[in-house]
Amino acid sequence: MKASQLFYPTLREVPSEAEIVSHQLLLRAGFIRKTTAGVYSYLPLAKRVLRKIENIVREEMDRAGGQELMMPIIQPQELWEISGRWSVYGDEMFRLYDRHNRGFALGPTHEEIITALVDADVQSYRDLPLLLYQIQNKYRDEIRPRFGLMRGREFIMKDLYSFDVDYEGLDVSYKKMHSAYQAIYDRMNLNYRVVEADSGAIGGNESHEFMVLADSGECTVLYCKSCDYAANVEKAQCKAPDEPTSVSDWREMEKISTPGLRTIQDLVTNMGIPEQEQVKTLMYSADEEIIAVVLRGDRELNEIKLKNLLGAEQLFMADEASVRERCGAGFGSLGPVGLKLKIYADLELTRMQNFSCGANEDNFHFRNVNMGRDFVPEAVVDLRNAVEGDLCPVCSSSLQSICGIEVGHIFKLGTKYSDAMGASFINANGEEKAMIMGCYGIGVSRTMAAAVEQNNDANGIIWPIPIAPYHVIIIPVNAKKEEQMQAATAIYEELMAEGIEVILDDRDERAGVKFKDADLIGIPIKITIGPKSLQENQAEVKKRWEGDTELVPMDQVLNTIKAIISAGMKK
RNA sequence: CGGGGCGUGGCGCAGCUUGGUAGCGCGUCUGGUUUGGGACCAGAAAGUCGCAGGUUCGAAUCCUGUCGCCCCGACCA
Repeated sequence: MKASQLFYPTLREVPSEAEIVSHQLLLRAGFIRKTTAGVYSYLPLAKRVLRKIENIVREEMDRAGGQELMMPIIQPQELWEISGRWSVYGDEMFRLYDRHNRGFALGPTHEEIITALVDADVQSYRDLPLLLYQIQNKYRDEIRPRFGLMRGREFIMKDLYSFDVDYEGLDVSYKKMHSAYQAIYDRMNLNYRVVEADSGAIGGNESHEFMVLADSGECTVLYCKSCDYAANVEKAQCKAPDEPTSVSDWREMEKISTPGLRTIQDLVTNMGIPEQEQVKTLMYSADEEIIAVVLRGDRELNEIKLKNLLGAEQLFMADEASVRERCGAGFGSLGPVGLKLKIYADLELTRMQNFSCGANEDNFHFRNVNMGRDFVPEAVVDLRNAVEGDLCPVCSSSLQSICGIEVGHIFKLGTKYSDAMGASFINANGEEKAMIMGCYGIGVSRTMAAAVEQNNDANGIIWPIPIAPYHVIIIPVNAKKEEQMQAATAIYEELMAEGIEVILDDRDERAGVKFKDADLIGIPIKITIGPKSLQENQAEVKKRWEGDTELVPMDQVLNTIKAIISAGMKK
């Protein structure tokens, strides 16, 4: 491709709408342009990167036994009513109506379609397992689209669905996908981690996320340096303390006057009670029932853990009026002592003694409270968010925390959709059984952004070779000098003949402009043809990710480039 | 949806407080001189000041409404 003909409008200045580096660089380097919030056009360079990512994904899906198909983006309301999600999915689903006023969704995901499809045409265990996937645009009317490609309302996703005869089969499919995903991110040379995740409302008991590590990541990952435990915050377990308190140290509970003091911080400042010696009490409404949760003053409640524990459909913080009605005090003076509600205590309370908490009477607190004596919880379980420094639940060494971008997520669905849509088969014994499903997603467009987020410097993008839009850019220092253009064109043609993807920057620009653009768009290998080296019949070869320039005799350029590319493909 | 900010040539911004006929840098086009890390000179094109009302002799500027965009919170690939 000749740069003079390539559509890549680069920007010298950072568009004001872009906050994070991948968004800024993709915009500046002429990869993407915004159409409306969360909706982007992919320009030619981006399209090439996407195609490379897609092809890697496709190859690994096929290798794992997947079969590619393509399902509709427009999905009829009736299908979503069968699964119950037409009413449940909420505002995140784009809905539209045809001329007969029939409802449709722009597909946010494809469980309904694929399950109906498989239901209609698969009847026998002989046809299973089945792994079907597609790579296609997805539509989700996100509350807040953000960070360019990171969280779009229209985005490209690979989604694969597995159908098995039993849970052992699902385990096999799941493992295949797990290792296929590792192969995919390995091949793209991305620095990532596989992390245990919560499978959430979807059900199923196992779920993993694939996180590309980057500071701008929205998800916090806790991982262990000593073993391979890694989990996202929602999922990360907190280890039970091994030294419970001893009853002999318990002091007598006393009520103290704390006028106007409502927050944990108030008690720290005014009463000198450290956060770690306080217990906070949160009131939740779980499917209409008000319950209390107690945890150490400086900890965050993990609502997902609570929700999973209670098996509640709906969980939200209780409003102050109904709390006052039940407890006789407002927020800020709540405590577990004497409370006539179910109390769920965080595990950590087992090693807290003589702590302080609200007295369920405005302007009063208790001190020297002890669990077991002064109140008895319904259950003592892990309910808080894990933090850096917590003990690894597997090997007990200290956990580290890091930010990651979720680029892949796999989970076991079980029979949620096959039950709802009636997707069953006849097994070898002639019995009708529900198919056991799994689903496996990769955010293709998000992966492109994540790759930039992880591979850039002050001058621009540094594409990993396996997903670079072009491998090589050739820059004749002065396009008007015929001998330079001739030498550059000769190499250009030689490389192209070998299937190497190359840009010839034939523009009549000053060298500096061409160098800047080449760096900005992140082409991994740059070949400069200038008067100095040309005299010696040499070309200058520079890797985007290294500082040094290598002088290579003209007849060795092809081999040198081939060697760099093949090394870069495996790194 | 709650909170904060912003809409002025393609991009980045100034002008708004104190109404008076729209300006700067970059980019673009033409000509010339240049040519190893975003050149220089000369000339040119390009703006319904987001939109709709209102106040006023007069509105980018003041008022009201509305739309859009960005950032912070609960979701997710």
